[in-house]
Amino acid sequence: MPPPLVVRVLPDVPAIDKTFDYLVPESVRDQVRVGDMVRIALHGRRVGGWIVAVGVEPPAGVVLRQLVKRSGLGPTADLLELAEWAAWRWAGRPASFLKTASPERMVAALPVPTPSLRPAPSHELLTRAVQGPRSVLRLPPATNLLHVALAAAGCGNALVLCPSQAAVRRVAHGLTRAGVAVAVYPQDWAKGAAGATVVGTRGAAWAPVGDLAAVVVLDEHDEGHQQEQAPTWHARDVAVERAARAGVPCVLTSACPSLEALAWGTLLPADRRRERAGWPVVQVVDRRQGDPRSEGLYSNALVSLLRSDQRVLCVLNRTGRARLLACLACGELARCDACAAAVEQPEGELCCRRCGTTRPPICLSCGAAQFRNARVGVTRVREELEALVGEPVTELTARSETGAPATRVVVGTEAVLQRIDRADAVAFLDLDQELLAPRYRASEQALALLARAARVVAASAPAGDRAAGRLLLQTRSPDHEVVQAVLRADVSGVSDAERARRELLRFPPFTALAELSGPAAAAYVQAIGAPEGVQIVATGEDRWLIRAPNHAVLSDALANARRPAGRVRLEVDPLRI
DNA sequence: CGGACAAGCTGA
DNA sequence: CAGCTTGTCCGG
Repeated sequence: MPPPLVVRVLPDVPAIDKTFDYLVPESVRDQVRVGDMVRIALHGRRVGGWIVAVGVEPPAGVVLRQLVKRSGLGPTADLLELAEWAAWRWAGRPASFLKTASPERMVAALPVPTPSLRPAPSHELLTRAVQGPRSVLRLPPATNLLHVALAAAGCGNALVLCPSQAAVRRVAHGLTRAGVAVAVYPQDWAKGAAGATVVGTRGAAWAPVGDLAAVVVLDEHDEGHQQEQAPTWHARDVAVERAARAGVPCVLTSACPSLEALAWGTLLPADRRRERAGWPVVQVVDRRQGDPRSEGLYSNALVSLLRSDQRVLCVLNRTGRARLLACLACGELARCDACAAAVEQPEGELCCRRCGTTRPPICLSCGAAQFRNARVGVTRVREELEALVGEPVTELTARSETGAPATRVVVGTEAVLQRIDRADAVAFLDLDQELLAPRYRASEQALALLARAARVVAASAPAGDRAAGRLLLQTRSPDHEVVQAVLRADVSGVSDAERARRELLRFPPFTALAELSGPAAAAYVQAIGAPEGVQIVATGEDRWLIRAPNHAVLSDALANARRPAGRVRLEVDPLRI
């Protein structure tokens, strides 16, 4: 009789970051593999888990229990190792990544792989890109990214990461039509694991792919690739690491590559003519000019655009009616009497967004009861636009319910650009708010927003006729490098200026950052101490910024500190600093 | 996470 | 000192 087989299991319980050993029942002795999903009895309850090692020597003195059962297939061994790495890199738990790498419903066995065509790259630039090993394809917004996915599928089974579900559908559909065997993640987990080109949003970075041949990240700069909740992992960084470990080429595409991408790979720009043609016509309205109409939100240029028959999206990144009120009599800004923050006026009462206190609309300094809108939000703008164009205007923000708006003119926060995928023109009512936002990535984020708008207007333009769509930018900074970049259809100036700034101010990619917040953050800061090269600065109440020369130093510092009891939010690579 | 168990508080 | 809450530890 053979000696009993022992497996090491990582439980699928978020708070348990520890493995446990179990005896394998004789009936499944020949079936257990690393990565398999199992059920275990742990401390009086039954939980799921992943086999992380088979045939281990259990520590002396512990009485082993048997596995309750082998549930099905799970992540492959290489993904287990990748999860280990990601847990270090973003200070998370391997289990959270393994969950993303696991099927939604149990898979007993892999299907037979579907035969797939291998399309030839449609363009010489794409041929070079997929030869890799590390390519950053700079393609203007109007580019159909399906061609990149097709070129990757030409290498064999590819992994294609998209920034949105809409892009996943488009790419999967296009690949299927070209005869490529496609698995959409996570629904087609088993098909991809057996061998197919896998397409999905960021979670697909964790998809098992049989015979992986290439990795592609579309719109690498898009913030949709980063997980919002901790661990705040980035699909681009996971994809890059995965491709390197697998020894396959990795291609990142973007109309406005991030400095992270440029620091990682070889830039392959589209040729000048294509780049020029792939950005729309841009009209810059200088709001510093003498014309009083230019000083407000509604310049003459905007009004004539709105009064044309074109479908226009107006973007203003401020929700609500009035975000800043000033007393009509004395000019004093309306503040909260409890916490002194600026108050808003959603309906009648003045309301503080910070502490929630409400009070009647009376000026605290002179007692007058009338206020002027010093900074209007989209709700108010919608009313004003309706008056201006004499027809209904829809307001669209991240909070509004879905459904295509029926009106020709739509106003909203940047959510309009996510929700509506085509328009004749996009007008940025106050671009300065994006350009000058107090965040270290403001320039890149503003450029990304303009690139998204450019794609929206390109979608409605007939092929090759970019003059059909346009962007209107109202700004007091017409010489800003971001404005100049879209005007000239050349974003390299933004990268250069931004690289110099970031290096000077010690921001990523020249350093690595993490933000620590929450009641127990101070205790965590204590635990981290002061490792070589690591600098910790308080940035607010229970808020700290950790800066290290690189990610290795940062992640080691976080890994070596014992996590205190209590609530801590740890955001590695924060975007909104 | 959630059960076990120990230490601390309350009231007769 | 029973009966309860609160905290800390640990799971194979």
